[in-house]
Amino acid sequence: MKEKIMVIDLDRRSRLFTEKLLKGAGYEVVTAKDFSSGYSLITTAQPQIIILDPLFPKKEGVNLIRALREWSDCPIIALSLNGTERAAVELMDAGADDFIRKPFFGEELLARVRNCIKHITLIEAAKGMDTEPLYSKDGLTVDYNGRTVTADGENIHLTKNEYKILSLLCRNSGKVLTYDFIMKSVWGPQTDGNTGILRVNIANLRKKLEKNRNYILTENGIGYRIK
Amino acid sequence: MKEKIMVIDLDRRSRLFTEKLLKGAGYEVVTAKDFSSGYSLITTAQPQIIILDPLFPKKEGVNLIRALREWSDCPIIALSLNGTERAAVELMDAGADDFIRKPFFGEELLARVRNCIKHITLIEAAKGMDTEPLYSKDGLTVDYNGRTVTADGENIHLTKNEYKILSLLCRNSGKVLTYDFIMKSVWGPQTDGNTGILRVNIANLRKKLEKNRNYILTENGIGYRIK
DNA sequence: AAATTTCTTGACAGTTTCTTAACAATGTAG
DNA sequence: CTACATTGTTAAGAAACTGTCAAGAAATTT
Repeated sequence: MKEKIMVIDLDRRSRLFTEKLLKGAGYEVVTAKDFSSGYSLITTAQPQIIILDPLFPKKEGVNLIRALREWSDCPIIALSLNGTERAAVELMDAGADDFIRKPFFGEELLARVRNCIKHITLIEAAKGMDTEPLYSKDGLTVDYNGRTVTADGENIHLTKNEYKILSLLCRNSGKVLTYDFIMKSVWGPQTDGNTGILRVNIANLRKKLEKNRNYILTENGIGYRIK
Repeated sequence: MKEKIMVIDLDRRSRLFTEKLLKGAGYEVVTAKDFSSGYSLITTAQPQIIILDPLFPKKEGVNLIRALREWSDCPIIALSLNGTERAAVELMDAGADDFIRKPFFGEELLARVRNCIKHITLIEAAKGMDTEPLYSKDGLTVDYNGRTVTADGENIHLTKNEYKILSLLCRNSGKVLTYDFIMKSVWGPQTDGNTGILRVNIANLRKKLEKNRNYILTENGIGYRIK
């Protein structure tokens, strides 16, 4: 029930402190020791909030934020030992949602995390998203909570990636999702333009769920969408 | 066009500094010298953002935030000279969206204001998501979000370029778009003056959507427009 | 460690879309 | 009305894209 928070911090002591603090407050915590592993972990772990020490003066942290913002709105709280004004401005303009100077007090970080969650909740409420943990139409059912899929009553077993793709399509039912968007959501942002693997996954999905109907439609040159 | 920001600060020098800073950045600023006048001014001035120095250790500022939160989600940025951890936590839990310690640097405040605006915009966008991006007239419907087109209820399949042209026309409904403009928008800026391909695409579009009506009109010698 | 499942890649065939060109139809000016 | 320019239509080859299969790599389970 509690939110999942990802902590990316190269300094071991600081990372452990943050992790312990958050866990103490009941959050689920995922940690990463460096930017590249953290970046790819975002896709698989799907955290609700990211806490990041961008480690100035190197620009890696800022670049990470910029890259992430290309495809995700996940809130980012930036920490920084080197708490200059420039750092704060640069990070927030890159897309960070908040900025805290190290050394910080635990309670303040927690308060800012609560703040973030409040914002997320507001946005979700505005979207009207919080009502439906289920997609169901034309005999195809996707239960996002149970992670189960049925077609015409039959239970269908899907692999991790197949399920990610299908649930993504169903959550945006009717909309066309571009190849690029799907690729970045499923395989992470550092994918090249090669859609081969996506094509294979779509083929497998169709083989598994389409006995007679066509659930997944192709928009040539653009992407896929669900009917 | 620029946002209206309300500054509530009992210290004259600090208030003037903040006001000047915000005005310099192009915002409209309303100021208040005390809490009660500030509170009542919120209703009349209707600012998009409130910047507040709650003046610890008195609780008036916290009370103001709590009272405001009963009926408004207007973002509040709290400043504080007395920047203890407790103060920050108390203010944010009362409903403040951000907290900055005095003395602060101007640029950081501005960055945080920009952040606030980004959040507001996100929420507004989420609210108006399902209704907004749609062209619909005389039986022709273009859903820019879902990238779908219907004519007289029927779903119409369009190719990439056909869709680009149609949505371009619909987004500029009524206006005449010149051949040159359409060509450059769809095929990029370095196109020669050969409109052959555009003519073919328009013909295909008409074949697909015009059973009886004429949606796409030709302005001889100029370009096309949608009725 | 072996077996099973899942992921990834590359090749290739089939399909869709793009582009060109020729010609027909329409509009315009003298 | 004729001649010319502009626009619409059609068809066919070229190019790009998508679906499918199979084989090996990687991950997971037994």
